[in-house]
Amino acid sequence: MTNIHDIAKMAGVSATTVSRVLNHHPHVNEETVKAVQRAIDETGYTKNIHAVHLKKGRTNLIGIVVPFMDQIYFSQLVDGIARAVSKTDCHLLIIQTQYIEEKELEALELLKTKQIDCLIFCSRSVQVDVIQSYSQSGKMVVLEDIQVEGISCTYMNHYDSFYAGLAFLYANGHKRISICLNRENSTSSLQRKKAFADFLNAHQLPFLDEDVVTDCLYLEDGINLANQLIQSAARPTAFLVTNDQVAAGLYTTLVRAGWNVPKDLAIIGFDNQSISKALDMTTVQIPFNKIGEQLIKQALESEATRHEIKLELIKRGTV
Amino acid sequence: MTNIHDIAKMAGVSATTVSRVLNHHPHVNEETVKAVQRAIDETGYTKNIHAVHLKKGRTNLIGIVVPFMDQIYFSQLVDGIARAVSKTDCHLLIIQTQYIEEKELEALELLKTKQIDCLIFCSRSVQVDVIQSYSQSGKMVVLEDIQVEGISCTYMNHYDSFYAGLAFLYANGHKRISICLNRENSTSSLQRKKAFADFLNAHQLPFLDEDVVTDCLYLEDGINLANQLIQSAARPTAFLVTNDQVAAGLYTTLVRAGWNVPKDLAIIGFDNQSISKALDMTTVQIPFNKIGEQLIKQALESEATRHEIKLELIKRGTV
DNA sequence: TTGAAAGCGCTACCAC
DNA sequence: GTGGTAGCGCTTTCAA
Repeated sequence: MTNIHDIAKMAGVSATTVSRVLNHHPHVNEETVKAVQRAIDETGYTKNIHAVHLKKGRTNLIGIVVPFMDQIYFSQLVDGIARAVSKTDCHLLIIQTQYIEEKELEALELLKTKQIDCLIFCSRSVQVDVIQSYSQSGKMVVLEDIQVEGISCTYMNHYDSFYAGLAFLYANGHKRISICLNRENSTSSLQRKKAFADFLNAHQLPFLDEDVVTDCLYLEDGINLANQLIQSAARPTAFLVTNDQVAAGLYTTLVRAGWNVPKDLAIIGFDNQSISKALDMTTVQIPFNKIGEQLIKQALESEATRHEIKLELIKRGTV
Repeated sequence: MTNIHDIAKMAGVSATTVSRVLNHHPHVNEETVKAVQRAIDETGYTKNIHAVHLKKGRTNLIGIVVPFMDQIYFSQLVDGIARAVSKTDCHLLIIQTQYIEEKELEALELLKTKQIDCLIFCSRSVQVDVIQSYSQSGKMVVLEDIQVEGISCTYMNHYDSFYAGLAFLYANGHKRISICLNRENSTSSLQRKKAFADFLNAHQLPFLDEDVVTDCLYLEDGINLANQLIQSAARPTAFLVTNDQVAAGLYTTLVRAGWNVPKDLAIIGFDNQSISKALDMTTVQIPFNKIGEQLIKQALESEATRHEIKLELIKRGTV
């Protein structure tokens, strides 16, 4: 491989001057620039980025931690982030964890070893204090409402949006509403459960254990849910569902079994994925591009900040 | 920042020895290891990866080029690749291009500057010869059937799977079949069009321009297609569709308009996404995990190889 | 406007 | 089992 010294020799100048040309410094003689350029063209030289990184201590790489990408929620999120990144001079490193803690630690080590300039957590398995223990290792941004010194966060207001969904169902006459969640104790599930409890309280409705279904993530979970529902005697009149995938599984299965939605069961999904549009399903919209922009903005800022993202109920035909 | 020399000094050994401990070399005295370890623990030292990269000339980074990730096809693909990568000691750099050529060139430059050890093209806008001109810059793998010296490829047999879909429709009595594609001249569309032409020829069926619909990618495109279909007089009895998203848009819109699928129109989708399962839709399965494994295997091999992926027709209720 | 030289922090070779 | 030393290729400071 040719290096900067080879170019310097060919152009009859010093490596310093070559470096100046490479980095478009002013005050270099035009003729000199041309000579260097000629040598570069001739050899097809490109500078060794590792040497630059070593010298400067940065990589312009932003790491993002996601559990999977075969789920629309995360892929749309990553897409939004990638769009935002492509407007900067940084690149995106993906650490897909399947929620394995070891993988998340690996990501944190990437930050610590400066292999990435910043790490964005889209979702996590490790405890907050583990993340906190790395807060001095580099810039971190988290997509949830944690209040840790030195760590930026952008978060969706799941409490408000869930409450709004419940209130909308109540306004449409529903007195027994069920909800389903994915990971029972994730930050967003905790918010959603609190919204549910507060809602029931406010309307003096009873809390029934069976009205909170957990581990619903995939479309298949919605199918299972529908089959259970079909066989149960006492059942809710409305369902507020984890996401549109689960809602679609629920909806299509019920309809195929002859149910009428929303008459027999009202459904609200989450994410406003295209499937919800196709099924004319009421859902909650998540502004992924805005979230991506926000996360990248925070990734590049020097101080830590907090930012709330509002979600919007999209009213369609399943309520 | 503490560096290897600081640790060496603290432990009373040389930097070489510290390096040996760091890299788990054998033949280091146990006491020495302990002393070094103590110094490392005390300072919280981690090695500067840039120096390692500079020294070794590698980054263990694999770049992948995708146009978007808000589409299930690509997100499942990236997910499959990410799963495969996570079994290696490499990491994944995503270059999301929106099919902008400039972005693809940026990715190629990343390879040339050794910022990544290998580049995987999942889909491209630039011409093959542009890619070819970078074939000496580093390892490249492409997800399509190109035959370029020094570039590995894994490709799906779109011709065979499309032909099989058409044959299946024909066997079910359909004589006028339409197809829809996305980008008219993409490698896969060209294969699919050829399969269509060959199929028509083999069965002495006429080729009608209006039976090839292009630019169908999103669910919304399927909705539009359905609306056109509803208003047209002479129409096909079966549709072989770009992907399950478009097929879902088509299906749900027709059903809502009172059509019976497959009686009024048979539909075959593509990708076997969960939505096709929910709608009980006949489709073609793409083995994303296998593709991911294969691409990463080729990324890490030294020679260039070719590999074909077979696709499988999943028979359900829309034919 | 240009150049010499000193690192950035690590690994690998060779010597002991 | 251990250490000295010579780079990897670049940028930056200082001096000319």
